[in-house]
Amino acid sequence: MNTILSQSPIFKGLQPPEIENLLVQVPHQIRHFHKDDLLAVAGEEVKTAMILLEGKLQGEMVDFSGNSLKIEELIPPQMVAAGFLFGKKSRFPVNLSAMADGEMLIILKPNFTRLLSLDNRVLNNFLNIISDKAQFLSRKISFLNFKTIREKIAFFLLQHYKSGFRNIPLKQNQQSLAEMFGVARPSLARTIGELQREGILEWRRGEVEIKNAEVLKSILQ
Amino acid sequence: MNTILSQSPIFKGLQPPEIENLLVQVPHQIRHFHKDDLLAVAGEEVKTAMILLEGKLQGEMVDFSGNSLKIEELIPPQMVAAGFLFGKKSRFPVNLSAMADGEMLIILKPNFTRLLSLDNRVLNNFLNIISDKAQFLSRKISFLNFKTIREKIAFFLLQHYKSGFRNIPLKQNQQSLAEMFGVARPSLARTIGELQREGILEWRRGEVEIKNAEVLKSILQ
DNA sequence: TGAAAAGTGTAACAGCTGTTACAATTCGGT
DNA sequence: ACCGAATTGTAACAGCTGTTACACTTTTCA
Repeated sequence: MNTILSQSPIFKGLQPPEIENLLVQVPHQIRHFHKDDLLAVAGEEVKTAMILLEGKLQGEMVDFSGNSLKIEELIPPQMVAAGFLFGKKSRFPVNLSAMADGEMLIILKPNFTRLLSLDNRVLNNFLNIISDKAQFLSRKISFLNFKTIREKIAFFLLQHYKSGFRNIPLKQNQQSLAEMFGVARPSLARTIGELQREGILEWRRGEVEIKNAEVLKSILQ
Repeated sequence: MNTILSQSPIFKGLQPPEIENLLVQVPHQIRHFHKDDLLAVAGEEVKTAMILLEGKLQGEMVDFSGNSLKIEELIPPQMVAAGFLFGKKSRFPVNLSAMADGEMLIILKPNFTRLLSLDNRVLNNFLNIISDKAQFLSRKISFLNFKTIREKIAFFLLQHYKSGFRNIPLKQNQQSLAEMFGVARPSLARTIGELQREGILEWRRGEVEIKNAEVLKSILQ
């Protein structure tokens, strides 16, 4: 476990023995979960720090009408709900569910606070993590603010295109992407179809080939 | 100044003499600004912690097409861009501009880090501030995810209605509200007109009277 | 007080998206 | 290799929003 944890952002810069030494001083436990388990409901109080050790989680916002917007997918060894452990109302902003079997390390809030005070590097890491979180949410807002589906697709693809590869691997299916974009699945498929007919890209299962990056860029103006 | 600062979230729980004592140990300075000054551009690096002492700021996201989305308005003695001081890419997520003359206390990042280590209460306050920030952004996402303008208006008004007052004071004009909602001004006005004709509310300059809260609530289902 | 600026109400139209439904294709497990 | 499930493609239609333009009202400030 400590080898996983040493790669975790919260323990960045610490050697496994150092991590072990810290964890001895801080009560903690392991929580196992299974695929499709609902680990937390939006609005529920966040009482523990959680570090994902194995498996895959997703956070999803569901509004009153039942529309769901997938905010993020979490993979080990990320912290879960890091930005929501402190603050006036420390409540889950999303429904947290498991996409695969796994386990996580959980530390009660007061114990976690103690952990932060035990090692300055951990504290600094935590500051960085919640800041990254805020930045992530902020980028999310700016992304969701794109008016059209064309713009969202263009932005999404160009983000991954920078590296110069014409082919962009897709880790998610259209349904999942549509949820991340906050749009309906058939609407996404329609726009993809249009972009293909215009010769801008070719969307296959599992990957997209950018055939005309210039036109794609021009969508974002 | 220290009396203002003692009401600031970052110095919560500290007496003015204690604050003074801390500030003596931490280099800082005052930055004055005028109405409509552009204090920071989105993408610019955040190099200092900023505490607003006087005046009013706004943070606005502007996308490639020039659409702007007002994220928040800041009043003293709040911290500015608190969630963006640390993290991998500490960059402004918004254009920061002054809505009124004012001044702020600025502390260079390394000095601010030192301040955090000097007093545990300040550190704890800061953790709470960025967590609140993350929660704010998260609520913003969930708000922007409402599909229709009707829903946004309903949610916005019901937030302020809880206290039982039928009349809700409006601190912003329609243009400003439309920017917060991420919609066009005439579209907002149109929907307001519809809601009025349906007898649900009466929208006057500076205030809204809720005439039928039940129907308003039913919009959010 | 009067003129300019800011704010608000309204309309018509085009464009985009959600919804629903179904067909076609591909995938996964046996 | 087969079958059921999951994924993707497509269509028609209704509904909502953005755009643009202009009239009207209120506020601001000289």
